[in-house]
Parts: sequence; structure tokens; C-alpha cells
Amino acid sequence: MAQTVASSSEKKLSFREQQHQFRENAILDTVNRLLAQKGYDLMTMDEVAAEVGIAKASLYKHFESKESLAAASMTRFIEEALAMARGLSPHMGALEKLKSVVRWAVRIHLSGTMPSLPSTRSSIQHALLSHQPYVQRLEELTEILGEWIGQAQQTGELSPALPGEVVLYTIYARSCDPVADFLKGGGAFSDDDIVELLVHTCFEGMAKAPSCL
Amino acid sequence: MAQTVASSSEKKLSFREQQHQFRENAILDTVNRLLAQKGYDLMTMDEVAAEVGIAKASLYKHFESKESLAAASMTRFIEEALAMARGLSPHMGALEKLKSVVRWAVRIHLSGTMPSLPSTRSSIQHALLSHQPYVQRLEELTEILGEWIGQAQQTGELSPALPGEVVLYTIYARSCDPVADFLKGGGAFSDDDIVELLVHTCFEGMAKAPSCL
DNA sequence: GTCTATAAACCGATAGAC
DNA sequence: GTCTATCGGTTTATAGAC
Repeated sequence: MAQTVASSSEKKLSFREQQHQFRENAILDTVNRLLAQKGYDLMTMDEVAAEVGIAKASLYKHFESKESLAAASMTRFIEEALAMARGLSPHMGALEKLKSVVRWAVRIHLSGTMPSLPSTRSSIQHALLSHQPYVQRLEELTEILGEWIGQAQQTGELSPALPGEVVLYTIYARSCDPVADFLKGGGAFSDDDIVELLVHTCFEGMAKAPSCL
Repeated sequence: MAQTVASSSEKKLSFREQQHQFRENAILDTVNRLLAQKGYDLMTMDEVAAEVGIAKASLYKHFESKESLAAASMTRFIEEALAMARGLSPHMGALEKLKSVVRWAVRIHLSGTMPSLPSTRSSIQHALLSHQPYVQRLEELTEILGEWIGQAQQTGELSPALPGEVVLYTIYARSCDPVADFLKGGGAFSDDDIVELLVHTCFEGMAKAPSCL
């Protein structure tokens, strides 16, 4: 009996916690979209609250500040990237893994739900680097990518003469490349085309013919 | 006599106009730097006035709004790019001309005086496209680059299978690529190294060894 | 044209009732 | 936890004296 009550109480608590998590995920979904559309500085807390369908004060019960809200959004995104990277088949070559990561990121970017901060210029960049959960996951991802970069350089799939940091930063930057937005705005290409074109120019440059199209 | 007076009057007017132009150029220099450092949304008119050394109200005697100020800054920058492109030796190959443009832009980017708006996300992007002087010059530059791209594709220096828009957008995007900021922040490379690394990955990709380093 | 002072709007964050 | 109402600060832009 006592066990049943305890179990029931546990279930109820777990259910509330689940609802809490569900609500927070809904908030973060909205934040991801708004960050993708307008960026951090132009996104307002009023707007987030209105789109989620709650009052602004309620938003502050979940996240203590605008900065921590954006940091949570970015952290969740990196977690998804980590899960994606770790889920890649171990039979893939290192270069193919790296391309898969860029493909995945560009596709999310094109769907309008990548909470990327475009550059060093955003006011949140500094706050993010003080947000331990974000930094930690970013380091994990960097370590995974760094390993693959080293492997691809050993096999010659990537030039060993190219500093690893250059490859890493380039991969990160191509994942939220404005070229994708421009091409999408032009309307001449499908999302799949844009993904392949971007991955091609990123790794093969512009002298070699793309395998797609 | 009348001529002398007229001439003197003309000279005085011209001098005042020159001073006016000089002041406006000083303002635009400051704006370029602030736009490069913080971007449009985070740049404030108070800040611009303070750094120029004039009162904010005086700023509004030169430019009627923050939007028109940023638009003037961007327009002047495109004019410099046009002058640079038109000044390239006619003996250069088309590909070498394109690379020279990217080299020039990345160098300015690294110097911290490129008034680039990082992406589609800035609130000024829409206003810029309604600013006729800017749009016109951007079209002129696009036409020049488009011609070179076509030539480079005919000689096979660039892949003819790659859509021209992809090449054009890529060149524009690499000119203010955040990779340059990351590498500069890392401190391991000189500005010249960064320029060559970026130009190399842009045109040759990451499989081929860079000619520099 | 340059200044000081201020208007008008917006935004992040909080108080306090329920 | 959710709401309404509001505070405090910042920003763009302008009024008016000089």
C-alpha cells in the first residue's frame, strides 16, 4: 500500500516534471525559430511569450534571463548535434562523417530552426562562453570533429597541410552559412540542392564539378 | 571684379562643401568601425556621436536616420570595392581577379573596418534594399563579378557545372566570413596567413594542400 | 551647424494578486 | 505557476537656445 501510494506520488511528480519539461521544450522550440529568424538582439521576451502563448512573467519562472534562455536554446541544439554525430555509422569514413555533420546542420539551418548566432558581433556571444553547460558540450563536439579531421588528414581525404583549426572553424561556419539563405531566397534550388552545393563548395571548392545537379 | 567675387564665393562655398564632405567621411569611418565591431543593432547613435566628437543632434543634421547612416556607410564601401575591382590589371586572369577581390575584402574585414551586416537577420537588411544608391552599386559590382565568373568557367578555372549564383554568393559570403575572426582570435596566424587560408579553402576546398604555409 | 534637454517608444525584468 | 500592471533603463529622434 505504502509502496502504491509512493509510486502514485512518484508518478504524479514525474508527470508534473514531464509537463514542465514539455513546456520548456515548447519554449525552446519557439526560441530556436526566433533566433534563426531575427537573431538574439532583435528577439524580444514579449515576442517569445506571445508566440508560446504564455505571459512574459511566466517565462521568467522557467528561465531567469534572456541570456540564459538563449543559452539553453543553444545548449539543446549542440546536444542534438552531439547525438547526431555519435549516431553516425562507425563504418563511414572520417570525411563522410564530417560531410554528414555539415549536411545535417545546413538542413536544419534551411528549415529555419537553427538558433545560430551569426558571428562575433552578437551581444550574447560573451555570455555563452560563460555558460558552462554550453561550453562543455561544444568542447565535446569539437573533440569528436577534431578526431575525424585528423583521421581524414591521415588518409589524405583532407589536406594534412591545412591546420586543423582552419578545417574545424570552416565546418562550423558553413553550418550556418548565409549562402544557404541567399540561394533559398533566390528560389531556383530545392533545399536538397542547396545542401549538396554547400557541402561541395565547402570541401571541394569551386574548381571541381559538383557530383549533384 | 564680379568674377573675382564670384570665384571667391565659389571657393568659399567649395571649401565649406569640402569641410562638409570631410566631416561626413570622418563620421562614416567611425560608423564602419562600429558596424564591424558590434553590428547594426548594437551600434547606437550616442556612441557614433561620442566617437566622432560631436553631439548627437549634429549627427542628425548630416544623416536623417540611423538607417540612412548605415546605408551611406555600406554604399561608400561598395564604391571602394568597385574602384578596387575596376583598378585590377586587365592582364590578370578572371580567376585571379576574383581571388583578388576576396583577398582585398578579407583584409579589410581583418582590419576591423568592414561595415558588413553578418546575415539576413539584421534589421537594416530590408532598409538597405530600398536604398537606391546602394542597390545600384551592388548591381554594378555583381555585373563585373558575374562577367569574371563566366570567363573563369569558360576557361575551366571554375567549374562550368557550378551555377553562377552559387559562385557569386560564395564570394560575397567569404568576404565577411566569421572564420577569419575565429582564426584571428586564435592568435596562431598572421593576417596574411588568414587571408591566404581563406582564399584557398574558398576556391580550392580542403582536400588540396594550400600553396602558402 | 552645434549644443543641452527632452520627448516618445521599446525592452528586460519584477511586484503582487490569484 | 500564471496572470496584469508597472518600474527602470536605454535608444532613436527632435525641440529650441545659441
